[in-house]
Amino acid sequence: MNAAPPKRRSKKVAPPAAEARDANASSLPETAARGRGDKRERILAAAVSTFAQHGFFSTRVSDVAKAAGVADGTIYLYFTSKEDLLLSLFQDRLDKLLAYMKKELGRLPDPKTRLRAVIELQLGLLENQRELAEVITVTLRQSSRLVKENATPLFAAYLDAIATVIQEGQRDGSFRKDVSPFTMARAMYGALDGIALTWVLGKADRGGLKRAAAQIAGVFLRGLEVDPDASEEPTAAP
Amino acid sequence: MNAAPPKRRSKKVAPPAAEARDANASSLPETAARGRGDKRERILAAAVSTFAQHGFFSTRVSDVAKAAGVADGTIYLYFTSKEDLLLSLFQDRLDKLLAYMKKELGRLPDPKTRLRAVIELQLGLLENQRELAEVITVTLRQSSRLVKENATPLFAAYLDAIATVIQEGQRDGSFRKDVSPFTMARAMYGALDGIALTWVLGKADRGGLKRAAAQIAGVFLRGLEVDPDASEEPTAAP
DNA sequence: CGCAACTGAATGACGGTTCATTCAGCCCCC
DNA sequence: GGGGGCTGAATGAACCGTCATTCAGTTGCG
Repeated sequence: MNAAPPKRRSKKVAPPAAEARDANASSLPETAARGRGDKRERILAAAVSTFAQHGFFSTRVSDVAKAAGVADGTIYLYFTSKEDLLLSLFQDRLDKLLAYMKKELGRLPDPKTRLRAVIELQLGLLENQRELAEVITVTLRQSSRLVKENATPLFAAYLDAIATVIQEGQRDGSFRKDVSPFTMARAMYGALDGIALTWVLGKADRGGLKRAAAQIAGVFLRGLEVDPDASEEPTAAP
Repeated sequence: MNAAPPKRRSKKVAPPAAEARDANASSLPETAARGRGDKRERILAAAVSTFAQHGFFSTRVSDVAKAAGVADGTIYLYFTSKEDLLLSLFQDRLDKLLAYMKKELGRLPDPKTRLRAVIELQLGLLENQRELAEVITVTLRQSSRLVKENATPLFAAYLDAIATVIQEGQRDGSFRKDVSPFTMARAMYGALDGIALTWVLGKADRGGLKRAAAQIAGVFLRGLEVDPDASEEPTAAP
């Protein structure tokens, strides 16, 4: 056990105040205060990139510091530990992603269109924020129990957003009703993630990724269609 | 460069001779050599379990040693390093899995049946050898470049086996031809893996997993059906 | 000045790897 | 057949490099 006294997880964009009592929760300075305040953000940005490149464990705190252009110690002014850095990264980015996603989906009234949008969004995530995507999936799988526990709900929220799209499609008759929206959401995420994994591992150019996503969307959408004539799903009946 | 230092070269049956794992990936030593020779296997077994439970980095070599019931140093008689242990694990298990899979699939002449079998096999892998499955995906995502490079081909072989099933289905007209077998193979793997991820992360009982897999099989199989009326390539038209 | 932000060398723990030592089995000569 | 000597697998405590984290100091703004 590495004696890691469960301190409070730092939050906010609070100015250097180590512990980060998330006391004054009044406003979100956002990207404001460039002059000084962008230090936290710089560190986070450096962290996504470095973690994605080398993995959490192989990344030295000093690597992140260097990439962010700050001193090692500075990181500890904003985050209580390396683990906290990862967790904060997670929280920060997923919050933003989710907000964006919900806003975007709100504009599309048709479930099928939305599902395609989800796939494209996910594709965009993989392409443009591949680093974040990598950190997310990797982290969820192998980091400490603490991280896993804190990160899971955030990730789940993302999946739920996808599930909601499917659920609505089922309600209005766009999609077959004999599958669980949550299951399908996870499967879709996994499928796209699987493609990305191969992409990350080796060859596969961007074009390939895009084409792959289109094919997957095609298969999923057809697979989800309501089948008017077919009897019922052979959903395995033990 | 921590290339395996050319240690001694004792041939023997399989007695300790550190030696980096090398290619003799043909014969299946089986569970033979019981008396003494099961030490390597004991270590490997302990490693899967321990790595899966704590992840590669958080696992101490001494943990594996303890789980295997051997001394720390003994591990270095069979493997050149912790990393080599992981790699050997990979090779050993994937070889066996692949062999088994090919044999099983050979018995089923119908592509659709085979595809279902693949899903079930994968499901079985996740259920009964979840530890192995966890190690595989986690490893592929975050370990060192060295491991990644060596492990990737093995994993690719597994995916290719799946792809072959789809490909054959396309040839004999069971599946639509406008999707890449490889892409679909990866997507299928990913989908099932995504389900497993959720399962690992939290709730979801076994029954749930089985049901989920059945639903996914249903959606994929329908999604892959040849669409008699549909034109040809709805696969995104640039 | 005085305080806050920041720095980066020093610290200490942790854990992979090594290697001197043990000892069970085997060989061979008497 | 027996025991002295040899072999090498197995052991596990110690070694040593590698970081995460700390903190005494520096900087610079008010």
